[in-house]
Amino acid sequence: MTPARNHLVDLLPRPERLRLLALCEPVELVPGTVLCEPGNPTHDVYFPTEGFVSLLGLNHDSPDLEVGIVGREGMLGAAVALGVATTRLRLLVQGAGSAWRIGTEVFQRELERNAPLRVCVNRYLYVLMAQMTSAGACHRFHPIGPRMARWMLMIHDRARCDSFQVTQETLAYRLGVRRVGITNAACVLQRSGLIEYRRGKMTVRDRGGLEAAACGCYAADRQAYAELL
Amino acid sequence: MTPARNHLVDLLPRPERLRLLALCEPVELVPGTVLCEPGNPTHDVYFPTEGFVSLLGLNHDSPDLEVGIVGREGMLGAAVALGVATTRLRLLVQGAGSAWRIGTEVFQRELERNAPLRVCVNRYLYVLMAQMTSAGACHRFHPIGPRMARWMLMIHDRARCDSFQVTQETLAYRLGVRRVGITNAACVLQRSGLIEYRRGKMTVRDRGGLEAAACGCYAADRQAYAELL
DNA sequence: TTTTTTGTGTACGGTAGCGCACAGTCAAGA
DNA sequence: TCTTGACTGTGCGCTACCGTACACAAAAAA
Repeated sequence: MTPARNHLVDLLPRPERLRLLALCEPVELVPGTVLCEPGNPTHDVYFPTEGFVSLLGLNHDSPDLEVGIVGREGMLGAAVALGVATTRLRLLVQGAGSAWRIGTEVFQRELERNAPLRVCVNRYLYVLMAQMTSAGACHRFHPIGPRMARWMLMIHDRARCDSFQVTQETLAYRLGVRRVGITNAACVLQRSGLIEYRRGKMTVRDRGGLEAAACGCYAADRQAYAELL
Repeated sequence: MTPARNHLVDLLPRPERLRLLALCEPVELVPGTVLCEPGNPTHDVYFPTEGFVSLLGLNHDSPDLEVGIVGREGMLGAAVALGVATTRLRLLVQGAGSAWRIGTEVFQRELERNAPLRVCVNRYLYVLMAQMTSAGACHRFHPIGPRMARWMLMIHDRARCDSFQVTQETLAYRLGVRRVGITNAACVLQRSGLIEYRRGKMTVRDRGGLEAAACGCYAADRQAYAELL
């Protein structure tokens, strides 16, 4: 297995990369851990190297909704680069893994000195914004099936194998639908041989088929990322 | 009538404000004009002083959806501050008015020298992100009535009087619903005495009542803005 | 004035997803 | 081994919204 790395960090030229990593410490990402609660100050910035974290938009008069997923292709706490040290999202570790952690103030100071890092973080912020807008329309208009396919693909990209732990219940929460809606969609996907699942473990069987089943938002997100990073 | 001004620009200290405005030229915002098409390079950045502009997220497999509204409280082309000179949104002038315009490259150079401007733009970017996430959940979960009330309030904030031109048809487009859905919601709001409308002209009659009828997203957006700017 | 265009009100069947309730099934721990 | 808890499948009535179609009224144009 190749060593765990973060794509954003890898984009930096070697000296800047080493400087940044010297300021970081490795941490474990344990599923179920909340890295940050909405309204609280952001203490740390994370560059995941493995596993993935859900960005949950909380709302008093509607169910919580997943507005983004971050894995080794991105970072947590990008808003710090905008000079805002609080967040409106709950950061919930969803898939086990590891990350580089760096304190907010240290990161901000480094950001001032490290121009390539600035470019990188800014572009990632832009990609994140693009993802959020497309997710908005996606949740509004697309049926559960394609949205579930999209979600599976996003996790598959970030996980390092074809299987991952997730129950229909939690998936329903993320997509803002009933568990029953997921059960139905999952049945269809399984019968078509695209996925397989069994008591909390889902496996991607036919990635190409899943891509065809997913709504266009998946491809759009990939493209936005590819164009900029 | 007080002279038309832009709130972001007003936040700058006097010398920086004057420096920025010296680089800008005043332009008219004519309803129906498209300031930018998705995918195209951003030629100019705008600071509206009057009127308002819709940010439309286009999507090949779903109707277009309004993901934000910008008036004199904000700016168009904030992504330029992230070093990205293209946009994924259509910018459509919706309410007549005026704006300060500045070329993208000039703006970028000024941004490097003008620290208060940088702070301002970054914070606005953050507010915009917060708005987009809340809009996502809003479109997904909230019924048409409260969403329409929210929309009316957002326009009311940005317009300088209680009336504005908008047909049920275009409003339906913005909210991503049928025109009939708007007709029904509008009937209810009118019967309750909150608004009045007649062939393309809508008037806010009871702002407090509208605020009560709107979903929580409106208050949340206001709060995010107030906290940061 | 008459005609045309534009905006609004109403009706009707169709459907995706909702809330709720309950049954079946696998897995882990006692 | 048996029990318990977690996970998945199914059924049923309900509601909000959809697509479509058409009638009517006000404003604008002829």
